Amino acid sequence: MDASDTFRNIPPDKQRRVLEEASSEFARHGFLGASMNRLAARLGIAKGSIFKYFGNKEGLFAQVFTGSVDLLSGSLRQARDETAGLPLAERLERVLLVGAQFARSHPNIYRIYLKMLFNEDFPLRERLLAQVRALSARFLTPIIEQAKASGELPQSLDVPLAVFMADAVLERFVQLQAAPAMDAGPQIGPTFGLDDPETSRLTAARLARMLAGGFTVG
Amino acid sequence: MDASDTFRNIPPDKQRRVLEEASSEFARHGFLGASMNRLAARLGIAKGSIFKYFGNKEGLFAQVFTGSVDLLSGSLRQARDETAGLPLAERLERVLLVGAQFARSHPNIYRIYLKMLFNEDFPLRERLLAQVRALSARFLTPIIEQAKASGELPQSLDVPLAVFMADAVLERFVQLQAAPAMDAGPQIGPTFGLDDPETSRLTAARLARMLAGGFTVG
DNA sequence: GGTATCGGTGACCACCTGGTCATCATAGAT
DNA sequence: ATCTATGATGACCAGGTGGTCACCGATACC
Repeated sequence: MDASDTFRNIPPDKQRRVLEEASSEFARHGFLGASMNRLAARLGIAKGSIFKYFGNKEGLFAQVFTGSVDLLSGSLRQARDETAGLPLAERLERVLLVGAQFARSHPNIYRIYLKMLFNEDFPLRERLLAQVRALSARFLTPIIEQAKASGELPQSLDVPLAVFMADAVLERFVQLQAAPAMDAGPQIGPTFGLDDPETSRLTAARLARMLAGGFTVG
Repeated sequence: MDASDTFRNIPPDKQRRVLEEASSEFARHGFLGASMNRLAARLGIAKGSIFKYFGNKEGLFAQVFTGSVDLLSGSLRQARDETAGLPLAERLERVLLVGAQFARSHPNIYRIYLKMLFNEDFPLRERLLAQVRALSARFLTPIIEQAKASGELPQSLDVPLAVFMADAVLERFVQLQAAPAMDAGPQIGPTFGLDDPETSRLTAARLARMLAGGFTVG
């Protein structure tokens, strides 16, 4: 019998609990620092069971991360499609909020993503990061290009450079929103609406406007 | 006799070699993953010697990182003071280039910084990150404020928000420049002048202009 | 020559790691 | 009642970890 079959056969409740606790362990300690012994102890099951389910540590990690990218992708697609035709600033604002929302509702996955970003010893790192990076490009590019086509942005605009800049601000904004939950350390400047959805919306709106129009429209 | 005295007494060449190899070890594997055994082997000295010098792993790490922040601080201060009075875009460009330059000439320190960013198990993490974050705020804020005072930027500009945005783009730009050396994985969009100083300058200039004027001046 | 002081050494320690596997408990089929 | 299949277990393994310390060789002082 296949190892993964065993995991699929156990009660769904237990499946969820295992994956949840595992993602928490990886989020807290990274791949290297995560301990299978500690995880088994916290779950109250034998270590051998976990290895029966996933083969090895890497298999468990893959299982934890799989599917999460699709989830984010769905939210972004929805934001892009629902705002088609709206002004650039409003569309960017939506993307900012979707990103922040994802980080807040999947804090463990987001923390793992952040750790993976600059830590080479995660398995599947290149493939997973490529997927996420592709998301940014795939959803920001059409938004910028539509604004260019509609005349809202000049024809001379360098689209890849603009996408790069928007992506930089997006990632940083999301980090900031998720900061308290993930203990990301001290951040620059004042707190731009942490935990407060209303202030978060306002900050996103102002950032989006500033992105579209530059500092001159601050 | 104090442990650190022992280190100060050995030949300077050896001191430098030890610190250099240690920073490489931390850069490659992070704090947790760095191995004192491996380091001793690569240096060709006994493990006991390293512990005599620095007490423990944490002491070694502190010694490696100390002083590097001052170095970056000096370069930034120079950039800020030398460009006083110049247009905003030119000043931002200089800051971008200084950051990229630092990451390129101190790749190990920069890699350690990146790993520390989202990895909670680094010693002294909060203090060190706070120092770096303070640098951004300390040098970007006066630049923006001067542009506001000189009328180049409107009085309505939200300075902290503008600093936040500039910092986001700055950090991302530096990451991109240092990417190949540090194996940061796939990046968004095309390569904006990696390794090529001339293209790097050009990208910095365009990014700075785009920051100051927004997408409309692409 | 004797001795104290220094840097340098590596065997050794307790502890933890990911991973294995013989063994057990149980439930369903015959 | 017996056999089989499946999930669960935890003692056990080899190997690596950060850290220690009794000892060594050399140099300098008396």
